[in-house]
Amino acid sequence: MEQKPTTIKEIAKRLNISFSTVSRALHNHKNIGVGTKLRVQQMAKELNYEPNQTAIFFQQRKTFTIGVILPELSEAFFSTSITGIEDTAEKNKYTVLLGQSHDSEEREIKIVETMKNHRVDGIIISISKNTVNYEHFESLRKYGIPVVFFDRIPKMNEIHYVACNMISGTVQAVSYLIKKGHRSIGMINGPEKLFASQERKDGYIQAMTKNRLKFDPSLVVNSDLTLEGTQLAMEELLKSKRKPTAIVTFNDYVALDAIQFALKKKKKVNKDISFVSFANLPISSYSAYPPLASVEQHPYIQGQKATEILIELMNKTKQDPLQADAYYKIIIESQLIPHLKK
Amino acid sequence: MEQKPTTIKEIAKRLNISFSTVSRALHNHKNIGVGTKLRVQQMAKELNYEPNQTAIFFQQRKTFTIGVILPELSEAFFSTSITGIEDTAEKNKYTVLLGQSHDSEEREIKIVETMKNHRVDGIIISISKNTVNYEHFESLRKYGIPVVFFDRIPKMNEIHYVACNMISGTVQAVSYLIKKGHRSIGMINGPEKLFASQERKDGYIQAMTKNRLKFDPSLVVNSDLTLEGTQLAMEELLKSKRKPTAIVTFNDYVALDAIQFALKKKKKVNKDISFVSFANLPISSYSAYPPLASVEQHPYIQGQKATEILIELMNKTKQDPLQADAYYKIIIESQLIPHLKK
DNA sequence: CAATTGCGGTAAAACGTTTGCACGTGGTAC
DNA sequence: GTACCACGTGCAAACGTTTTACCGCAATTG
Repeated sequence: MEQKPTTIKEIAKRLNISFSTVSRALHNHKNIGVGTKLRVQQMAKELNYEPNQTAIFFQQRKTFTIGVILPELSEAFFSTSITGIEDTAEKNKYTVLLGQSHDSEEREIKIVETMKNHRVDGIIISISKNTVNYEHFESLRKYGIPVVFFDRIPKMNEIHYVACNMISGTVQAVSYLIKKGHRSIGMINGPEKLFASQERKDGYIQAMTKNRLKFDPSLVVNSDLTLEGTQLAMEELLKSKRKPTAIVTFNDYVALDAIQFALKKKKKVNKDISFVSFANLPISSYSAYPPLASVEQHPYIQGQKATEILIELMNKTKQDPLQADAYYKIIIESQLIPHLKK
Repeated sequence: MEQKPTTIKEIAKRLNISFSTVSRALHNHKNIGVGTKLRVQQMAKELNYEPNQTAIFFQQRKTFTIGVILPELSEAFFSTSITGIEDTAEKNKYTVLLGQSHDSEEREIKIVETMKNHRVDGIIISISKNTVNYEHFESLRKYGIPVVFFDRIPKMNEIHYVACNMISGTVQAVSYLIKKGHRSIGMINGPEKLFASQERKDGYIQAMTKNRLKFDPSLVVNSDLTLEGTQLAMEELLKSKRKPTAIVTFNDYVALDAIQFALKKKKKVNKDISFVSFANLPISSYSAYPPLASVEQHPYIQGQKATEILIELMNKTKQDPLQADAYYKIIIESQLIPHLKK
């Protein structure tokens, strides 16, 4: 009973008109008489006509699909941002092809390859934390596939991106702690090569010097963001001469891991040692000892913006192929959100 | 400098052979001479040839894309299961098109429509909790697009699905509580029309009767799974004559909401009143007052299985269109995981 | 009245690939 | 010497759509 889908030709045959007329009628082309239009549309409905998108994609050299590559959907930040992407894409009749790199460069490369083959019209990426090589991104440029990076952006020059201004967020976070009386403030930062790590460090230094506190490099340690990495970082901080009374962590997951570690070491969390972190995930509100505050990074908005830019780029490449020397660099302000005491 | 991608014809022209020969050579067709093959492949590499997938999709009436529709990626259960789906899809050269229903029937219908238009080869769905109408699924059947449901499955007859056996999981959960000495055990169930709710209720009843306890219907209440719904449900349970000393909740999110509510009502959690729930999310381990135990529903495996079945179905439709009277109904056993005391 | 314009429509090319079929050339078997 | 086969290759159709070019006819314009 596998009925073949109706085609434009079938409609044409039944109505005894040429199939190009049918095509135009369905697109409300002005040169088609009202009567014909009506008859065509009527017949189309009757036969349950649905345009064959694969044929259209092929013909138009366009798939109305955007590829989204991100490290890990189970991180709330990314699952929220993909919702922003999806919503915006949908509004513009685009569809989302998904790929998770699981923070592996190798997988990231493979996914880029697949998406290129699938002829996505554009790509949005938040890069894996282990990506050191950028050739696969360069290759996209060569193929004229527009790319927008978000949140985790590579250190490349001529790219479009949207990200949060982590400097100001970090300044807020550190200042908040200073205002609470802390003088020795530690930081568990992310992998050094991440742009986001650099920003946090800059913000940290700014906040310290602004408040006339000396910047002690030994108080800023790096974690690879795994549980073990964070534990190592904590160990280092706790061993430090200038015992920190507060710690700024790279994100909420790191914060929670660090807090667990502190508890294990018999520290009184938010008394002996306080925490402030990034991401502002709902998870913290359920936690036993949540960080005092967290910097909101607006994942939904980042996703949304990135998609808007990408769509603009995809339209542009068609019209004016040159004049591609303007690069979007959207910075969204982050914001420290204090957590309510229960 | 927007260089057009190389086509098969271009290669043919340069080598002065017909493009069908090129096509065959690239596919290692046996009728092509070794020399030609080599020359073609050499030239292909040189010109950086990449087959135009859209053309192939069109020609083969196949897109190697599977649509995945689920309620909410920010729920850990789903973000884990999509990883299972993606991994399995990738292994089989398929790509994943994503859609979130956000638990809206309307959106679900729209997404199904979009995916149909995109000519996905098959669809995996976990239905929205508000979906009451199944017409959009029926329409997929009409178009011969295979569908596999997982976890949240509709009450339809001739469908393929994979789900967890929640009955046995619930029996384990309730028995666990009984063994701990509880006699008056409440349940906050999900929306009544969900299959998963029905199973939990069945399991609850089974466990009670097996242990020679009377089943009191007033101890089983429904929540729409929102914070408010859960609070209402809790209120009802706490007001009940037979004050429950333990509560089984629909999932970990409900548990956490219920626990917060209990705390607000000055109940001592896990003393006055204990909780056991479903999903076994990492979130619980960070929580102040986690449920005593949680039933693992194996989201990754469910995603994996669903994808495997779908792939099998997609291959089948091509070969033997009839004999479609066998329906996969895969049941994965769930498992109660006690949470460690810290 | 001749020239232009607008309308309603048709014909055909193009997009890149796969694939059934035919063709030619050797060689082998009878 | 004819018939047949295997091999290597080319031709052309097909997939469904959009779009360019064109055609005939009527109405409008100068």
